[in-house]
Amino acid sequence: MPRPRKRPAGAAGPEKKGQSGKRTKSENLGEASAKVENSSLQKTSAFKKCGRNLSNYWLMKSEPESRLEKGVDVKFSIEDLKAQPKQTACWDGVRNYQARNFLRAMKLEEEAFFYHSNGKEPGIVGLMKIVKEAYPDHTQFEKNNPHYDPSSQEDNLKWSMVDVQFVRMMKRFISLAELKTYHQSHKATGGLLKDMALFTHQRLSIQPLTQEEFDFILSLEENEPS
DNA sequence: GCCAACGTTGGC
DNA sequence: GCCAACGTTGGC
Repeated sequence: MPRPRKRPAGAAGPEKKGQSGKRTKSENLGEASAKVENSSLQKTSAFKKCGRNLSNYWLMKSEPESRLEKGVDVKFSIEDLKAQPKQTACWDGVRNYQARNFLRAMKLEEEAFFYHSNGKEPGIVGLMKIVKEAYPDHTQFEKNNPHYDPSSQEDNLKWSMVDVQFVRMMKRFISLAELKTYHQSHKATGGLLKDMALFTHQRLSIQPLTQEEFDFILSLEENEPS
């Protein structure tokens, strides 16, 4: 699998082909196991507050630098999103069950941080919002796509994607290093980022944030870079 | 169902 | 490019 990040970190793009990513491949497990994973996830403290009736916030990873996966470039940066028609793209290529389940939980107008991963400067670069809820990821059927999944059947689709629209750039880049500093001190003090999924579920390309985590990160925009 | 081998993610 | 972390695969 690839990794997409819009891939999951990676991503692909929207109408085009490529993109995305997000990781991929996986599949293997069936839905049953996906459900198990999901439920165990929700029991962890990091995900506790993401109850279904609350408004949720998200962090979605994508790779801003070119990288070939099966000969296809999986790069998808926030600049690439801005360049799309209506600044909207489909987030295809996610091939990890936990990440997929979060995609399926996304609701219209919910906001997500756009995170640049696997590059020189990992961190949060902007904000986007969900403009189309989960629907089948077409790349699972495309034989030449790096995220092609021959085990997905038309009558029982494995992979989903959502459409996202650019909202704005962060007022300043919020680096992974800075977030990590807060995460570590908050673990000791019981601060707001102590359970942030970026650190507690490090490889998850689509992750939920609590309102408190989201607001705290937004408040960092007003500070001097640390 | 266990678990070793293997593959991927993604920071550094 | 290295490699730690962790998810997946597949034999048994």
